[in-house]
Amino acid sequence: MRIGELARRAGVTTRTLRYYEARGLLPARRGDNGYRTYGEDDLRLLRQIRVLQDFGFGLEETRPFVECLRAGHPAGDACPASLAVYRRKLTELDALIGQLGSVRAQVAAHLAAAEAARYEAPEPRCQFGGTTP
Amino acid sequence: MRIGELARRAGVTTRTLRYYEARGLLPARRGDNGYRTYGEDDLRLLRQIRVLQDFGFGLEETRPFVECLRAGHPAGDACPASLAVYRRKLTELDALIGQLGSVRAQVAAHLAAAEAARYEAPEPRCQFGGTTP
DNA sequence: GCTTGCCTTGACGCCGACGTCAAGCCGTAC
DNA sequence: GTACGGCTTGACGTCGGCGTCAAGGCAAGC
Repeated sequence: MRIGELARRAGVTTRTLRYYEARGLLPARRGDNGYRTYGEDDLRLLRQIRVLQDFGFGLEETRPFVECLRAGHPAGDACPASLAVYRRKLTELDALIGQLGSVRAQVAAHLAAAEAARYEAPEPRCQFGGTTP
Repeated sequence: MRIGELARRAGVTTRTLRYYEARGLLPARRGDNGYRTYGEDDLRLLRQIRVLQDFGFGLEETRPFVECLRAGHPAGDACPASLAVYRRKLTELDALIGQLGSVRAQVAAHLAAAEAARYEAPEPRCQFGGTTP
């Protein structure tokens, strides 16, 4: 399988595959003509990468999963290093969600206060930026 | 007040102030020697920008607030355009928090499944990437 | 031989909010 | 005079994950 077919089957671009190879994440064998050659297992590795990417994992964070698969394990998360990434990611997600929730609350409070101020002192009102709500 | 003093009082760098000016967000008057000159009101504008930046607002999203203050209003969110930004941001935050929560649940499920698999078939275990948990 | 399509490498572009360096001017203290 | 700190503009670097040319090689059909 050459790069174009793998890209189509995985739903990525050839540029993406070359990029992964440049990062050492998905190296390819080469045919006599210099063309990259991939196998079915490369498609599985690629799918693993894509799933994690869709979760928001950075490319480097997918590496343990890929190496785990390449080591012959049926799942990319069968290795301790992968589980460690999962756990770290959960911690990061919790922190991020907490921060965003805090920001959301503060923005909502600012909005409510600003609306209340406009209600209590309705005129003269600022006309800048659109019609009054 | 020159750029260095304003930067110190606002807790930003001079580079940041020059950047804001280049974006047309915080223009400065100039003295005879070409030095930028700022007033106390510029400090207030700058503080408004920083609060919103800390909330994760993009620079362009702070513009309505700044122009509202510059129009003479006591608060940057006294204008409809600012309130619109608040509301849009709340929507974005809700969407983002929802997505992150979904991702968090999926990662947690993957982790639990992987741990269960290791428990049910404890050997031979993959040794790659560290000690077993 | 010529087109067509797929492949190769190399290199620059993008987004945002600046950081960092370079070369040189302004003003004050010594 | 000269040393120093603060100021000026200009321009390139950062981070991630690619997109988008450009110039050219390889294989197949007509």
